[in-house]
Amino acid sequence: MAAPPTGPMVIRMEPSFAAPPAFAAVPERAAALRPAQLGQALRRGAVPGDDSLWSALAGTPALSDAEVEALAGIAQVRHVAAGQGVFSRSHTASTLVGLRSGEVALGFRTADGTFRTERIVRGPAWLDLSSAWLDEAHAMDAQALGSATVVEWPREALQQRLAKHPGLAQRVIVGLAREVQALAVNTHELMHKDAPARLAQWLHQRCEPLAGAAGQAIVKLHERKRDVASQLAITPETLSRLMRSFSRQGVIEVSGYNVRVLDPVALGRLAQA
Amino acid sequence: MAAPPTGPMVIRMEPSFAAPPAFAAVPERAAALRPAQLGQALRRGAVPGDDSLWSALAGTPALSDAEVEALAGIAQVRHVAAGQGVFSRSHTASTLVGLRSGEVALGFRTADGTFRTERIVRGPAWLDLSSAWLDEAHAMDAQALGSATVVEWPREALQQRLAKHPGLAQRVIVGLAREVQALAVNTHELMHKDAPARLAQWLHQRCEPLAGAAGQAIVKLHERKRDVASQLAITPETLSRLMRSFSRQGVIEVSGYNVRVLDPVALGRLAQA
DNA sequence: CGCAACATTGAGGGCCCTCAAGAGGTGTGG
DNA sequence: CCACACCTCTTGAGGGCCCTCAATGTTGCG
Repeated sequence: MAAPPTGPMVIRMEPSFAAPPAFAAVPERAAALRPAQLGQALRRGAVPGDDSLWSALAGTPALSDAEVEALAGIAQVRHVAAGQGVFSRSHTASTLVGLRSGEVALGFRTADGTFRTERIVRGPAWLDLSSAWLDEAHAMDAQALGSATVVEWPREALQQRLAKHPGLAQRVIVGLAREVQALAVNTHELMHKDAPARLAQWLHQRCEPLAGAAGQAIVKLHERKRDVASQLAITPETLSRLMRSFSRQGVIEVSGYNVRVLDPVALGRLAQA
Repeated sequence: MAAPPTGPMVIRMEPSFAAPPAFAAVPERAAALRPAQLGQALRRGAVPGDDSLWSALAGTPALSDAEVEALAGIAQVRHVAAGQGVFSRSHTASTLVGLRSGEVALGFRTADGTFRTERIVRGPAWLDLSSAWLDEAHAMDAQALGSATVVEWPREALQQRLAKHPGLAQRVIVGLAREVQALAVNTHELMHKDAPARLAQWLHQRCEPLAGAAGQAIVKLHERKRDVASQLAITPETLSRLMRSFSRQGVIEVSGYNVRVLDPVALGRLAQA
């Protein structure tokens, strides 16, 4: 069924409707964050791959052996089960937090227990590189979507290591600078782009070129559509309507959690306004 | 005239209507940025107060003499006339840019020559602490509102100095971390707060306690109201209507560019939603 | 005084949210 | 195996928020 539906009648998804990803096993009403457990399951020591975060996030040159050693000596690795909290904005940040593997939602736990996702992070990536330097609470709540492996570096100890290894300080600076730029772009788009443009931009950014159809691309949604909507600061209903609107225009073709981009150029134009 | 107007009739400002600040002398259609001039008017050398930026922005402990020396050796001071561009987002950032004194608008110069202000910075403060680390173009355009003094540190040279003075690297890190936190808060408010809440928050943040009237406070607008609106991502018309709405509720009292906050607690409540 | 820029106010409308209903899928217990 | 609960996604109806456009009043300046 290549043609997008055109009428207002009930739309029936094709039989190959993709099953919802694993997040279905993580209901939103997952157990609330229990801070007392945060410190458990800690273990210390050099772990292979400890430098992947720093290399992946702060540029191409690999860390020197001495730098790896300095980091490994103070790294604390934590495994977080699906649905569990990683950190809470009600607790003072004393460590830099990285995500080695897994998916974590950054957002805000509301009074009624639900979680408002603002951003979803897939490892390896930083989760909170900034709060610890200010002796403030974490800026957001973080909740694991699937099983996740988290690495933390105590700020006090890291600060001493940075003094001896300027290359590491440089990585921290570059990582923070990247974050500033990303947030600035985000702010700009929220201020000046409407919902269709933000969605088009979001889709355009995660286009993966599709072999076999020149110019076309595919976007796989690794999260619930309501979480996509949440990241774009729109409601799930609006997201659904926009997807249908783009489909009617022949720009994309939606099939469950797969979005096929038929006309990337038009999608780019939609992202402009 | 203490009571706010209540009817829909034409409102007449009291005679003591404050004259618009100096920005009136800087028309929005000021001369476009001429990049060739950016490098002019540079001079080098140690300048008294060079460390004020670093001290003001990155914490209480004053810089050591050695640190001041390291910074002064590479600092480039520039004086920018009112209405002139400070940097442009079409040029690669090679320096960290600080504002020692004056006011600078950060935003985007649009195709039609107008300037969309997203943030207004009053020195001493950083103007762009992040772009140079990524070898990217500046994230925004910057335009001086009044006469401004700008200090720049070339990234290459600074990076070498940071390696020898870990305390300076720490300052850069803290400065960037502050910026990340501020931007995160900003993003959150844009996503989840409506226009009245954002305005209330904005006013609440810049309350200056008012002697003589316990609990009350005053907010002086140092910029055109249209620039205030721009920072809040609303139109000047909406800002005007909201000001009147708050006045009708008895929360504030507007007199030209002076806003008197009659009920800070209520203003805080308005900022919550 | 005429002109330019800013602020204010009103009328109208578009965008997007809220609320509600229904379809389809999955896991669970009888 | 089926009923049931529960979740997600979709679609429609209605409405509120805020933008756009236009007109008016005020202030400062040549």
